[in-house]
Amino acid sequence: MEYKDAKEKFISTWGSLGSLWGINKAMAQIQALLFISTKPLSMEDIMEDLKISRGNTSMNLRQLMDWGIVTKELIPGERKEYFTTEKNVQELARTVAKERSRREIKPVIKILKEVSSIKDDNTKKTRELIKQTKALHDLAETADTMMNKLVSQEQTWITKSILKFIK
Amino acid sequence: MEYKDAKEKFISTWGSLGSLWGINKAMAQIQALLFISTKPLSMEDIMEDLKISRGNTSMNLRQLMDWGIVTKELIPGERKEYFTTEKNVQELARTVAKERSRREIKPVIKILKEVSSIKDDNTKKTRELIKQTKALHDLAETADTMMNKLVSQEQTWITKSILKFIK
DNA sequence: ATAAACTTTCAATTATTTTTGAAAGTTCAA
DNA sequence: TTGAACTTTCAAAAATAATTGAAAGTTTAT
Repeated sequence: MEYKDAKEKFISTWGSLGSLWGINKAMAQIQALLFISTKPLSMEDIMEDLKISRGNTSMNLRQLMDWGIVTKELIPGERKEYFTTEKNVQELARTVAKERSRREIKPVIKILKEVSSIKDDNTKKTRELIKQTKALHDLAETADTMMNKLVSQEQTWITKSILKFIK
Repeated sequence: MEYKDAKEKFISTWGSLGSLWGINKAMAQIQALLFISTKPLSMEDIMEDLKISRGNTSMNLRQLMDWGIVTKELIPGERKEYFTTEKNVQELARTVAKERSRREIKPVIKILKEVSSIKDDNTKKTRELIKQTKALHDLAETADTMMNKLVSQEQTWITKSILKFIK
């Protein structure tokens, strides 16, 4: 496999993976492209490489910046804006995990809390609803806490050694 | 909040969450409905409760069975088929984690492996592609292994105590 | 073998999401 | 200021995904 094929394969795989965890194809592809680029890219560069429109590029770049995984790079003397993504995978994982937690997991936990806190009227179905949503709530909370601890920078020696051990 | 509202809130939240992690709304809602039901439900029951068509119900039930989180329950003397979902959240999490690993994560890991294994022609861009996809590969593998270990039934005393400690 | 009871399939429709492209907006050098 | 260089916005179009419903398929009791 040559560079060009490998690059295309990586970008398209990353793209379809993206749609699977909540961001759209173009957004994931832009990130992928930046991730393997040796230098910052302009909107023009990105549009051309991925063959997507200017509007699409602009909107998705903004979203990537909202996620905090792409930043503007101002090149002295250049009018155009250039973009780069976080190159360190650990840091990338950290950011993505935090954002997903904030955007998706935490709100769900909140709703599970609400639902599982309704007044128990002692009917069988209310009991079941409370019991099951409470169980989901606890699971979601544990998973969320764990993910954040494992990925966070302020790891204690304990989580660090766990990480080493477990893999 | 009364039972009816709580139930609706739970089902619709679970539904929209579903589309976010790769299964469609109806599928997630059916699972949610079964999850809080006190007894097995027939296709008729589900269609009526969620106001979805027979075809839709049938197809999504089959998918849930493919995932291994819903099973047919044959009630003696009854012609109709009845359905239940796994009620234990731990077991549910285990199944979902295994399926996601198999369907999504493993294939991506394989492609990352391929891409990161292209011949190094000593150009800067090939070097970067290899370096970055290799880093992603390692991260994905660690995450996959870890998830499966944490969730698996055959936990060693180590992962068990880690779990206790970390939450 | 038949027919009632039930489930599955799938082409067509409907709903949702993504993408485009051109107009409007911004910034900056002269 | 003006206008060239660039970015953003957003209504419309295109692409994709989900849903319907009725016909075809299956199972079972008689």
